Order: sequence, then C-alpha cells, then structure tokens
Amino acid sequence: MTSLPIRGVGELERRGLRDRVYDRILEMLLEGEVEPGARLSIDTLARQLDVSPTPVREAMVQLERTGLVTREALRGYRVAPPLEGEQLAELFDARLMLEVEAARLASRHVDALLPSLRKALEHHARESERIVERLDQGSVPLSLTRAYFDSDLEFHREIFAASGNRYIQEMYDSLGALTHRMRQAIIRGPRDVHEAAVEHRAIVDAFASGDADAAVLAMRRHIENVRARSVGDTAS
Amino acid sequence: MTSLPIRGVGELERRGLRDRVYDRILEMLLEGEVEPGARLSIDTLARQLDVSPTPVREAMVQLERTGLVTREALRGYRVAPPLEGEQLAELFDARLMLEVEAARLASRHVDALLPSLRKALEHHARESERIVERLDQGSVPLSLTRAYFDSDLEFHREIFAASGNRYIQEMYDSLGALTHRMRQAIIRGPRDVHEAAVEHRAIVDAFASGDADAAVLAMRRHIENVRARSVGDTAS
DNA sequence: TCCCTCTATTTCCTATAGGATCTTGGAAAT
DNA sequence: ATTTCCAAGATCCTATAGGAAATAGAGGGA
Repeated sequence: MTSLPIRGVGELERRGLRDRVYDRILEMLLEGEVEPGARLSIDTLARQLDVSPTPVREAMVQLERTGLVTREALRGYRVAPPLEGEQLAELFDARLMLEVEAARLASRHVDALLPSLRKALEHHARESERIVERLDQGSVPLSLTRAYFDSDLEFHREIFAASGNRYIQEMYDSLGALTHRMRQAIIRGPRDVHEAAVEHRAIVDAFASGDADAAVLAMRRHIENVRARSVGDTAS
Repeated sequence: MTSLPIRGVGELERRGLRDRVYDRILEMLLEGEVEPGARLSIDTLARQLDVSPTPVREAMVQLERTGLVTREALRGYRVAPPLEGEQLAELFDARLMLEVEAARLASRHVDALLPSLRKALEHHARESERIVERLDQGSVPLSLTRAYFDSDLEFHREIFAASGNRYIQEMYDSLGALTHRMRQAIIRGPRDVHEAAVEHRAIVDAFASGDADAAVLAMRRHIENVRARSVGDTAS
C-alpha cells in the first residue's frame, strides 16, 4: 500500500493539508499532550501548526467523529472528558459486538487470514517480550509502548480485514481512538501483557482448527478478559 | 447599534450555518435530486445555497462519514455510486449485527421501552395502511412515502435508544443514510408494507412477553425478511 | 462582603481574495 | 482521421479580514 521508493508521480503527496493537520492534532490528543476539558481554540491551533484556520476547522469536523473532541455550537471545541464507568462499559459492549462478529465472518476466509494473522501474532509476541523486559527494569519507554499498541491493533485489524465487511471495519476504526485512549491505562504489569499474548495465540489456534465457534468463543473471552483487566486497573 | 430584540425563537437557533447547510445537502442526496457519479462542486453549491464555501466545505467533511459522497484528495467530491450486490450484502450484515445486539440490550429495559415502542408501532401501522390504500389506486405520493420511511425509522430507533449504548446507536445512525437510500428501492407492492407491519408487531409482542431471546429472534427474522424482499426486488 | 453591570479582549464564524491544479475545448501536426 | 499540444475556463485549496457572540475582569452599588 505504501510504495515509498518511487518519486512522487501522483500518489505521494496526494493528500491535502487538511489530512496532515488531522494527523497532527490526533497525535496530540492520543499522546495526552492536552488535558481533558481544555479548550481547543481553532485560531490558536492554526498559529501553532503554522497554517490558516480553514484546514484546522475541517480537521476538527473530522475529529468529532472519533469522540476525542466535543463541539458546542457557537462556543468552540474541547478535549473530551475522560471515559467514566458507564461510558466505558458501553464502549466494551460495542467492541465486543464488533470483534465477535468480525471473527465469525473472518472464519469463512480462514485460508486468506491465517498467514497474515500468524505474522501479526509473532510481531505482537516480540513486542510483548520487549515490554516485559523493560518492565522488569522499571522503565517504560514511550516508543516501546507505542510499538506494542500498534502490534496489538495490527492483530485485531487483520481479523477485521478478513471479515470482508467494510462497514464493520469502519465502525471498528471509528472506535479506535477511544479504544486506544483506554488502552493506555491498562498496561500496569507484565502479567497483562503476557496474558494478552497467550490469548492471541489461542485465537489463532482456534482459527487454525477450522472450528468457527471456537474462534468466536476465543475472541469473546479475550475481549472480556481485557475488560476485566481494565476495570481492575482503573479501580486501583 | 441596537437591532430589534426579537428573542421569540432565539434559543432554538443554537446551531451554526454549517449544520443547516449539511441538512440541505443531505436532503438533496436522499431525495435523489443529483445522480450518482455527478460532481459536487463546492463553489457551485455555495452559490446555490447563497453561502460562502467555508461552511459548505465543513458540511462535506461531515457528509463523507455517511458514505453518500466520495472525496478525491485534490479533485473534489462526487455523489457516491449506487450500492451494488456485494456492498449491499455487507450493509445488511452490518445492520443485522446492530439490530440484533440492540434488541438484546434493550430487552433489559423493557419497561421503559414498551410504551414508546407501542406508540411507534401504531404510528407505523397507520402509515402502512395509508400506503396500501394509495397503492391500490396506483399512485405513489412522495410525501406519503417519506412519512412511511420516517415511521419505520422511528420504530427501529426506539429500540436503539432503549439499548442504552451510545456507540451502537451512533453506528446505526452512520448507516442510516445508506439504509435509507436502499429502502427507497424496496417498496414495490402492498405485500411488503403489510408484512413489515406484521413483523413489527411480532417484535413488540416478543418484548412484551419478557422473553429476551424471542425478541432477538423476532428482530433477526424481520431484518432477514427485509433482506429477502430487497434482493427479490433488485433482481426484477 | 457580595452581587450586579459594563467594558474589553478573546474566539468563533462567515465572507472574500488569490495561487495552484485540473478539466475542457479547439487547433495543428502526423 | 487520429493524436498531441496548448490555452482558457473552472475548481479546489489556503490565506486574510471583519462582524458577532462569549468569556473574563474590573468597578460601582447594596
């Protein structure tokens, strides 16, 4: 998909300034550089990014969809408040519905799924080990955390891609930002990272066995365990 | 300068120009006033609606989310092509997943759901009868068709509202535009309208019985019947 | 001390202008 | 006749400017 080497005849910088502004603001929000409830002034953002307010305005419209920012009709944008209990429960229910259905649909195309899913599994396992090593030393480098999150997301996205349903895939992407934000609070000990890797392997094995129901069940258990670990951490 | 202090309905106009532009363009698209593939020039739209390009641009970003328009990065917007077979199947699968899950969740709040759902059911039944009457006479007034669609949407939205899950509700809304566009092709004979009304009543009865599984099953059958009627029509 | 009011600054929102790019039409050359 | 090239028009994209509303803060009165 990303054909870098050839000099840009057409597809390289084929995305307007609006998209780059969107990526930058999204990064700011996901990194937690701004605190919840803080105002996101369009003019100020435009000055910070050294662009005009117009593309910033378009990017903010796009960001509304992610749930990371809230808009009040003539009073501007704000960083969305952190997810509290009820909202978190709804997010998990929605994610559970999507992941289970995606696994069910993807089981029809197991042959196309398995190679790339195994690759993603190994990638995730490697990142898990790196996290565990660092956690024993006490330090938590941000770059490693990001790499781990990416590998986890990659694993799940493979299944959604194999589901062959663009709408379900889009729904998962639309929840992605909030899910990512929630995930940041989950990694607390090496136990969680290790368990997630084990559950991922169980999912792959279930797919490989050809039993669709087993794959769906493994996925359901994985998400429910993620939920359990999440609420356990937030309570501490 | 002291302008006229007309504050009669001032509080209601709490939404910017962007939202009104969005509503207007959405209406154009849903009414089928523009053919698929046609270009949607921002400047031209701005002149037609007598506004500046900026709010039109924001509305178009919002419309991307509905799937009714497509954007090419430096070449403008186009009306999305009509849904072909594969895409239609995916849309139904996604809708089936959402409606089934919403029914399952809503069954927990049956007491709050039933009164409003019964009201929506009667409304839908009345609109169905009006459609059937007119269909016997051969004429199909557009206003009645719209009213029927609205009553059908109202029925389903009641269940999503009772599900208590804002994310699932948002997903359904995001599919709403495409679903609406698809629905327009379904009404062909009085049989379909009557059957939909019967199935709606079966759903309400299942909810009223207190059997959650029965409600889910009734909903699943309804959606699958809608799918069957839809593909039957598109084949003709 | 508390509250109200009024002002000033900030910010949102829309309009207008200009540069860069794409499309379209016709004319010229093979 | 078909293809290529070029120029004019239209369109997208971004920047700048100005009006309207809202927030913050100071000052006066109870």
